[in-house]
Amino acid sequence: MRGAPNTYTDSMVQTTQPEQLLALSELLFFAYRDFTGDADEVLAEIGFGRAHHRVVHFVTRRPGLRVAELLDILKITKQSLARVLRELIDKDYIAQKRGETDRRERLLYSTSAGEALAARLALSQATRLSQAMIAAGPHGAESVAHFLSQMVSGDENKHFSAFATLIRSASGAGDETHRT
Amino acid sequence: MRGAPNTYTDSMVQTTQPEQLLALSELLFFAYRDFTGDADEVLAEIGFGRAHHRVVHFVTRRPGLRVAELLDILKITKQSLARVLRELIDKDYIAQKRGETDRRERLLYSTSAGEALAARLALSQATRLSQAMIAAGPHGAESVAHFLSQMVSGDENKHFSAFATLIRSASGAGDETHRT
DNA sequence: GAAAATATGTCAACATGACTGACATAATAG
DNA sequence: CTATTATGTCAGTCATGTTGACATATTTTC
Repeated sequence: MRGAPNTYTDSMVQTTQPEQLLALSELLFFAYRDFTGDADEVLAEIGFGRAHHRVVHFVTRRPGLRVAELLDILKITKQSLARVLRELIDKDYIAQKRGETDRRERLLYSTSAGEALAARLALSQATRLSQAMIAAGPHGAESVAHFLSQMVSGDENKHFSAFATLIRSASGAGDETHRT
Repeated sequence: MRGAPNTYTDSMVQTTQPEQLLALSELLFFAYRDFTGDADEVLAEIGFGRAHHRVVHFVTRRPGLRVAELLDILKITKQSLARVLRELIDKDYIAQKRGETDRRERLLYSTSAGEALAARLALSQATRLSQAMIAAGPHGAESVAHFLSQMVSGDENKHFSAFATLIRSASGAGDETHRT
């Protein structure tokens, strides 16, 4: 990696200097702290926590999600999820439907209340996020997407390689709004 | 903002589309989940938690930190910090010195064990972080730093405007390694 | 068709890291 | 001298994570 040929490697090695990595670690901590803080304010009003947010978010975004898949996304145990999921079902934010092909599965769907909550939580974070993307600069959106994708372990980031391209097509050249 | 002049605004507005913001939120979640996961493995070996990591990190990075400042960085309460800090002091990872001008203050310093632990934890995350910065591309490092800085609330991000410039000078043009 | 594997749910017990509110001590500031 | 500040500590609580065991329904496999 040190004696690599004359690509753009030279300049990049310097971004990995210890001092800069430490500063980046802190930035990531602060960014995440404040990002989640936006939603925490809303959650506090209705007596929910971050765990509820995550579940409502992912179920709303992936209707019909299986419990096992949700566990894998959140990387928590069944029991941890159970309490939160039960509460969300009891309070009618999330509904379960038996799988049609495999009736053991309980597919998860957001109710309209769940969707409304997810939207409200997303909105609380939208300003910060979109303003930060603007600050990243014109090509920055793509870089940020790539950076974050690469921070994700293993195969999961494959879900996002497409996304980075999406960001590129949207922010890349001018005006083609209809590319989603 | 919509009718803004012919700067780079047009392309950027599109990066703030709802679908993309939601995808970015998820990326941030996954990225942070896996980033902290690297350190969690090390912490588990020695029976510490994330709270210990944060304290050791910030004290090592800011020697002589006051307790009040640490509380403000972590955005937790005195009592939450107390347990973790006490354990770190008892186990000799962190030492306290009375302030010289104001003897009420207990300034925090890492011992050599604390510095070693901080370094080991940082190392566990370094590969992921530096590899992701490389993936961000040559100009990407700067964009990522700007993005993260802007994600931070209020005045705290001012500490990092200088950092973004640092990143730029390191990754910007070619070979000047000695710029730290 | 019986047995094994799978998807889910649930119980008990526990750890970590956050919270509030109250109070104590020492030192500085007015 | 009094008020304020910086810190520490006590008691109690809550949210969210853990492990391990076990139950139920269903699908898959032999």
